[in-house]
Amino acid sequence: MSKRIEVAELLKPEVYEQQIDREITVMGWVRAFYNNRFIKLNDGSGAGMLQIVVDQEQMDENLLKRITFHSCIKATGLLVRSQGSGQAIELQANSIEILGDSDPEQYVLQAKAQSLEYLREQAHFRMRTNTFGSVFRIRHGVAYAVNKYFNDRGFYYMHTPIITGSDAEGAGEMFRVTTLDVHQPPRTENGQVDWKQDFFGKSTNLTVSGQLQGEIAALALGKIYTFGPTFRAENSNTSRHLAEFWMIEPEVAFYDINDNMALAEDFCKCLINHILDNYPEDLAILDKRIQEAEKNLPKDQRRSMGLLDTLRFVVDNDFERITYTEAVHILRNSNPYKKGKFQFPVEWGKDLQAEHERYLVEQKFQKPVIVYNYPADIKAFYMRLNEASDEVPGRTVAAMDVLFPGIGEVIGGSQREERHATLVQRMAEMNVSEEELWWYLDLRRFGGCPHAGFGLGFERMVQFITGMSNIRDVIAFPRTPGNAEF
RNA sequence: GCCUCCUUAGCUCAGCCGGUUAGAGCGGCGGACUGUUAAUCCGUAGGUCCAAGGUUCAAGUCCUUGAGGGGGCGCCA
Repeated sequence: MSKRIEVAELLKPEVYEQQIDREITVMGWVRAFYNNRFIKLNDGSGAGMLQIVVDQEQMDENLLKRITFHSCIKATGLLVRSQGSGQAIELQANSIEILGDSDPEQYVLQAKAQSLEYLREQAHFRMRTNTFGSVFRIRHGVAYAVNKYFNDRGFYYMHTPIITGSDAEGAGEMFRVTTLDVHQPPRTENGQVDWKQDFFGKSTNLTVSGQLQGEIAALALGKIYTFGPTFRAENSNTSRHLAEFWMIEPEVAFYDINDNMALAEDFCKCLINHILDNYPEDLAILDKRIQEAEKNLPKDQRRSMGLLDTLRFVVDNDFERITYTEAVHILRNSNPYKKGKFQFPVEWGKDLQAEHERYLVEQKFQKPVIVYNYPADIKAFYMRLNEASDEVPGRTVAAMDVLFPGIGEVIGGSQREERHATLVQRMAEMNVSEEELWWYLDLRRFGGCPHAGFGLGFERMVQFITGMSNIRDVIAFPRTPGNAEF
């Protein structure tokens, strides 16, 4: 197997120029077999295909019949310049070996466009398609860029726990982790389940956020980030939610809300730039797919820009930054508001709804928007309380949301409340247990400092970059309410 | 959790106001084809109309319930 050359490598001019007229071996999956003569081979190393030319008369007829859609083959032969116009080079096969048959009468994928919904049910095969191959190569690229971005800027990667003992994080419903017998759990005297007898001696859950532990690290190592799986047991049935997703959470000491916003914007742009620079072929495949899908849509539902233009636009323009109070003002003076087009009310103190965010991002500013300084009553206990101001009708916290076209909230973050007394008061207001978060409060008692951070939904970013409309199509094995197949 | 739409051949869908033997394209299979690029051409097979119950002389079509899926909303990332 060691003699094998990867297709992506071979398709580079500087590589194939060295290999012309030499014998090489490739392995991969057959994407097409035309005219009993031309095989299109892809081995997943990139989006590109190698054309393999077969001499019908020199090949066993039974072998040729086994060269079917997505069968896996090994081909050895001479690399030559292609006579056809669609490719620069091709392999003249001397020998072909079938590594894995694929009976077309039984195989569920076909050499034609199949719906994303159907492919989702065939998740064990869908990565072999152009679209999903590109999506998952880009997903890798984004993950790499995340680590590179932070490493290059002196951030340390922290691994925060997957199993957590606190349920005070307030980010949503949690999945319970237990080794107790669900049919016969031990009970206390008053009939409650006795969690003291559980594995950890207490009730535990899968994490909904690494932020609180991230703050511990930031108050020691200065600049840190987490990047790991996150679990939310919300019964969310949308194209933007998963029960298991990956989240990136930087946390930085000595940052205020403005530093936080600047970091968020720069980070988003760097991720997108990395993909624009390194995955042009995969982006082109996805761009083409979107354009073809949109041909079937009425004109008013089509995107105004192609995928590549959208990405470049985000990278080339500053994100709009507006306070929540300004957002409410803009919305109240907007046409849809005046015409009664909004379903939900717009008034100071109420959270912005998806329709309002969409208006700001897609109509008013037509680029990513950061909304900050939200009312304190609709945000989490750990967000830093702002000084009162005459221009603002109520208490606000230094929270921010980064809103992207098409997918809405990509980032939520805040400057954290570092003042012990204020935090204790906020926790009391919001019924958060001081006892359980004793260590979190300790951070404010001993060597505390101003700090800030945010959470970025990894799949949402991949969704934006790939242009996939359903988040289930940017994670290999999506977990959603009622579905944990594969 | 709420609203809404969908479920007919391997896939994507059509099937009118309930009426005889349920259609198409693609895919599969058989054949032709030595420069194809989602190849092309000829031929051919393929159906428990999601499930259960109901209305009716008659149900793919109407009603009820259930299952699976899509879209939207809420919750959020």
